[in-house]
Formats: sequence, structure tokens, C-alpha cells
Amino acid sequence: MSPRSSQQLARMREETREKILGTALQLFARRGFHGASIGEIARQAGLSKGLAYHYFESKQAILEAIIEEGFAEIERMMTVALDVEDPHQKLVVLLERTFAVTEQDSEFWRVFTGLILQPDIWEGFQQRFMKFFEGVIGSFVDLFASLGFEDPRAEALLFAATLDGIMLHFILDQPEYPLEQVKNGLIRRYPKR
Amino acid sequence: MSPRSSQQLARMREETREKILGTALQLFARRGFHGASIGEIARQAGLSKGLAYHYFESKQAILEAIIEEGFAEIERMMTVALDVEDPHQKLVVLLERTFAVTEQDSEFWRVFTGLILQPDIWEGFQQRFMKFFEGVIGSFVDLFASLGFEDPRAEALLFAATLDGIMLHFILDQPEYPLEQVKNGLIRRYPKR
DNA sequence: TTATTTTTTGAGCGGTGGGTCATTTTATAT
DNA sequence: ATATAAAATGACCCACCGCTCAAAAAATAA
Repeated sequence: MSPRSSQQLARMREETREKILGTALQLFARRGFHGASIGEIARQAGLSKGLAYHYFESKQAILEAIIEEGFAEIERMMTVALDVEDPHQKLVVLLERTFAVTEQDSEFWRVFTGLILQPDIWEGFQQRFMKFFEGVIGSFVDLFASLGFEDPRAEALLFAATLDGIMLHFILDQPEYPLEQVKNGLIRRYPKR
Repeated sequence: MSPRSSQQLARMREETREKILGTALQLFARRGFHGASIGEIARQAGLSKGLAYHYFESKQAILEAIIEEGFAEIERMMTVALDVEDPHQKLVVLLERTFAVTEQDSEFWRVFTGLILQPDIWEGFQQRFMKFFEGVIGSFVDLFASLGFEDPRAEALLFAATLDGIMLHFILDQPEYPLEQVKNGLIRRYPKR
């Protein structure tokens, strides 16, 4: 019969895959998608260009895998906030989680933000994420409605903008940015009623 | 003697220069700095690649000129807000101007935001703009101090993040983004005392 | 060992990138 | 007309791009 792939082999395969993705994330973050080359990614990951194409069928596919895994991680981190009952407590947990994700995956956010700013690349992703973003805004609206805001939609848009702005500033100012203080300032802005 | 450049010639030279810069801005916004080529810029601007290099010594120099002129325009738009005496009125004028600039120069902001997200390109600009940003934050701090906020620095950072977040969302959602409503919501957040 | 499969390499392909330059065209001054 | 200087061209250079592929190396099963 044929030599089967043992579990160990499968794990090594996974490791190589992650090595490529990790290195690609670094280089995309540093030079942007168009500015980073497969050759450089492979070299820095310690493998040949051909092998990178054995694992991924194109440069675009590498980017897609990065986005895929990044969002999987973020959704995993965020689901916790959904279970909280009390509205104010929910807001606090949501903020805690958002800031944790921002801090933990800052390289991913750098790539992702650069991505959505470039229509030619973003085009292929847009449709898939439209619902996600609308869902986030929707849950913000619900939250501010249950907190008793007069115009929950306006408040939700401002809130979302503030979060993304903080993320942007954190990415750019790292590690000087006073994330903790800003977080507390933001929580203070929405006191219990 | 030698044939001198008449005023008309100088004007034509300026027009060609602006044509190159405008087209480059469009393409940098669409594909990013690394993704847009001089050849494509020249073709779309209706001139030869060689001529582009007659006007600018490198691709980098084109980007620098874009940033230069963009910030000149923005500073021109913003100086108005400095003269206002009353703190609250100053905040309102500042917001009005910021949103006007956001709307007017959205393509520039797209390029600029993409730029600061890419360390390899941003490196050469960073030092020059550090002071500018610190100055902006500083004037925000003064403003919120004179408005009587307990922690003007925290408020200034939140305010700056909110503005940049709104700008980001506007760039991405254009033309659906309800900029006017968000602006009014933000003004409502800082009522007269 | 041998057969079989997967992993890995690196030379190579067609194409394009940023940038140069000898040359031509155009505009002006005399 | 003629001389002169600037504007404008496009062929060209070479390094590198994304990507392919035949072949080698390594791993495993029998």
C-alpha cells in the first residue's frame, strides 16, 4: 500500500504552514501586500520559493489565509462578550476584549487596515465582510438602545469610530500609546445609570 | 541670449506637474504606493514615462510632493480655527473644518493613512510629522483644559481617535457614510457649560 | 531492500518594475 | 531663418516579480 502520513508528519506540515503565514504577516505589515514578495517571505521563513507555492497556490491565497485565521481568532476572542446580560457590564466586557484583541493582534490589524484602504485588493474581500461589519454596528445599536440613549445609532457610529481610531493610534504609536488610560477614559464616558 | 521661459510656459509646466501628481494620487489611493507603477501613472496622465522623470526624480519624490501639497492644503484649511476665542465655539469651528477637510481630500487621506501603516515607506516621513501630530494633540489638550475637563489629556486622545476613526469610516463607506449626522452627534457630546 | 508518496529545491519563464538616456519635437528669442 | 533651451519621447537596462516544473531528497510502508 501507500506510505501514510503519520500524525507527526501532519503536525510538521501545519508548522510549516504557520511559519509561512507568520512571516508573510510580518512582511505584509512592514511593506504592504504589493511591496512584499514571495521570494522574500520564503527566504525569511527559511524555505524555498517553490515550497511556499506547494503550500499556497498564490500570493493572494496567502493573504486570504491570513485574513481567515485572523478573523477566526478575533471572533473567538469576542464571543465572550455576547453572553453578558447586564448592558453596562456588557459594554465594559466588550471594551476589555476589544482592547485585548487590539493589543494582541496589532500586526494583523496593521495588515487588515492597510488592506481595506486599497480598493484593488479589498474588492475580493468586501462582500464577505460587509455582513460582519453591519452585524457589529447592529449589536452596538442594540446595546446603546438598552442603555437608554436617545439616538442609539448615532452613538453606535461614534463608538465604532472611536474604537477604530484608538486601534489606529495604538498601531502607529506602539508601544508608547497609553492604551490602558484611554480605555479607562472611554469606560468613564459611559457611566452606569 | 537664450530663450527664456515665458509666464505661459511656466504655467504649462505647473499644469503638467499637477497632472502627474493628481493621477499619482488616484493610483496610489487605488493600489497603494508599491502597487502603482510610474508607467501606469504616466499613461493615465497622458504622457510618457520619461517625462514623469523629467518632473520628478523618483517615485518616492512624487509621493513626497503629494504629501507636501496635501498637508499645505490642510494647514491652510485649519488655520481658521485658531483665531476663534471662545473655547466652545473654537471646538465647533475645529470640527466643521476637520469634517470639511475629510470630505474634500478623502483621496489624500486614503493615501496618507495607507502610508503611515507601512513602516518601510513611512520611515522617511515620520520625523517630519512627529512634531505636527504632537502639536495637534497639544492644542486639543489646551482646548479641553479651557473647557474645564478634569483630565484634558485623556479627553484629547479620545477626541483625536474619534476624529481619525470617523475619517477612516468615511473613506471606506463613501458616499453612504452619514458624515453630517455623526458630526452633529459629536458636537452634541460637548455641550456649552 | 524496494516501491511509493510527500517534501523540498532551485533553475527558469514571461513579464514588469523603477530608472536612464540619446534623440526628437516644440517653443521662444534674436 | 536660425540658434538655443526646454519639453517630450520611447527604446533600453537590469533586477526582480509571481509562478511553474522537472528532478532530488526525505520519509514511510511493505
